[in-house]
Amino acid sequence: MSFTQRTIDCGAPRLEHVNQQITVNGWAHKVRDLGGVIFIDVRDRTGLLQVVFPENADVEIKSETCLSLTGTLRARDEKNRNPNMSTGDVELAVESWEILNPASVLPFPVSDENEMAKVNEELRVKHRYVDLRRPKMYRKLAIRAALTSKIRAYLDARDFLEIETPIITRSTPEGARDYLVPYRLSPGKFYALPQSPQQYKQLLMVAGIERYYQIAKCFRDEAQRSDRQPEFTQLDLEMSFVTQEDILELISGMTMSVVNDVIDQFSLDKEKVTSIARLTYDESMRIYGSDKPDLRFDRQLFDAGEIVKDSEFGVFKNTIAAGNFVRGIVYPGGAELTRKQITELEDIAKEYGAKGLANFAIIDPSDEAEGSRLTSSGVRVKGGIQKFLSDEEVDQLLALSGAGVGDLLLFVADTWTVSCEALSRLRNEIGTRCGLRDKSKLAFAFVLDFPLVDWNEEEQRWDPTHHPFTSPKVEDLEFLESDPGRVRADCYDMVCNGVEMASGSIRIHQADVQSRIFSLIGVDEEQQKTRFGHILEAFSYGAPPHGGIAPGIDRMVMFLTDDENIREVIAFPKIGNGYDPMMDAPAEVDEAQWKDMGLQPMPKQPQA
RNA sequence: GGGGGUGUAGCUCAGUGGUUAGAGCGCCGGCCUGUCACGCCGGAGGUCGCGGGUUCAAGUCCCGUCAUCCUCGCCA
Repeated sequence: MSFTQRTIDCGAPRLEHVNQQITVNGWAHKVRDLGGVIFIDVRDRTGLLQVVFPENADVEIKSETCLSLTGTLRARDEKNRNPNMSTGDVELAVESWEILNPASVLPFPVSDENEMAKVNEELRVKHRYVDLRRPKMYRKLAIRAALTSKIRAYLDARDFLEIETPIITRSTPEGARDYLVPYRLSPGKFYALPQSPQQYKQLLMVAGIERYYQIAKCFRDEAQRSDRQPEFTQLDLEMSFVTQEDILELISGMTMSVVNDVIDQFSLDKEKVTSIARLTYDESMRIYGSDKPDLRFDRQLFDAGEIVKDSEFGVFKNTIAAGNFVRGIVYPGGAELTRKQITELEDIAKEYGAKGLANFAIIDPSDEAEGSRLTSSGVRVKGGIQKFLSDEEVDQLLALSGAGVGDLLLFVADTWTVSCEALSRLRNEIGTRCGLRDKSKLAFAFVLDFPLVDWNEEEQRWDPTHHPFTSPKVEDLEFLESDPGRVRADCYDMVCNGVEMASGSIRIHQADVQSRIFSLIGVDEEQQKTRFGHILEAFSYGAPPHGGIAPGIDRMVMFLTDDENIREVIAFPKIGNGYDPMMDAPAEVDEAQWKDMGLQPMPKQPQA
């Protein structure tokens, strides 16, 4: 079947096209039938155009019907122009039309953005092909496509090779649970889908590629979150003969270039990124309590240990005596908070392991409120723990924290880790409640010098912070056996607005260092051979020094589209526990198929 | 695996244990020649997620279960 093809896009016609004979193809966005005259807003991916049918025309067109319309473009009368449409000065006087395919009644109101914002997400994903017709969704996909296109152009111009690596490969001992693919020819054997192309990219460096990248799908069978999908996309990148500095400079230049280009191209309401801050892991934990601080606002933590180590307040004194920490943060304007609101903050702190949330407020000296007192230096403190603090302690805490009249000081007395986690969450909460985040800002930062290993309390062993091939800092190598927790790695994250965007490291290329790391993390020689034999052998044939990084593409798009849900920037996402309601996947397969694979589905065992 | 929210018409949502479960939008029918959230009149449409229970009576209360969203754990 042939049809009349478009001569112009729906979004294009202007007054200058008036009197031209044109044909548009698209969908009936809105139908307005006034009886004698029928208007339809016809939509294609470029925009909307109002078309008018001839008087008393016999038309039966429902929303989202696919159409081809031919006629003469004419100017609208002055009073009939629609300033809200880019094509609002003109309209198409239809002379002939074809219904290319009528649409059934729709599962949700596609043409009404206000309603669509509330529609159940499962339904949208189930009928994604309709959901994606919305201009808003098209724009997200376009922003994503522009981003990856610009990334490719940037890297291609710098002599990188884009190389594909296998999707069915072998299970390697990495962090997350693998998706497995049964191997038909040898029952009991499985391929695994890659959690990332980590080993392949290092092997490409051994192969002398020197500069590799790939916009790569990664697969991890782990619990879902609003910013995680079972399959997601990374810009995977690796370089040889480089230092950490080379990689940071490349990725910094690339990020600013491509992000700023996209901001321009789509006229996004975002400030250009002109620099990427750098701070060490230790600094980040000290100042913000997090390795992914939201630098859109500057509120910092303070360490009150020195001031309160001999305090009358037993909790503080005992915490310091036990070698732990008393740290805090100022809630600007928090003196006004009700008891209930403070309890909410305390609940957040408790959720992250704090035993409580000590606090006191600073109010106007002349306000003789109940539960307040005036210190000798003329500061009026109120509520919480004020009665346990000496005048001198109050003065010092104010000087240290920078708190003033109207503010609330919050303290967590606990281990370093708990104080970091609780206070960084409170910092984010303060940012939200006080409206401290500037929506137009993209606050990128590199966090450097991560520790090489973490102590795993549960398993009673050292685990790699990044992965087992991450290079320790040369100057810390001497502590590898004596004080592993002190060893820093050539390992770096890029964060943006409080979210981890990319993670990378310089890799180990010397066999002796690699073997010391394996000993440290409890991988014996037998395991080295069976689990890492292929890559260790590869490294024995003259592996170059190399390193890389892997920014998350989905998350980068989320920042540009202002989405908080990763599904919004993926054409066909999964919901729930990895379910795809559109394809109804995963699904059962024929008995013949699993028998062919040498598999036998087992009934779900009741949990003991 | 844990915690919290949600589940009622195609969609978004109301709905004191008590008559025949409602509204807006959408849909169907009629009217309508300048609309652009078109308007007016009429109509159809319900496994109140599912399964038990309490009660004279359950959308409403209780127990269980499923789905989904958020979240903690998890995600080197």
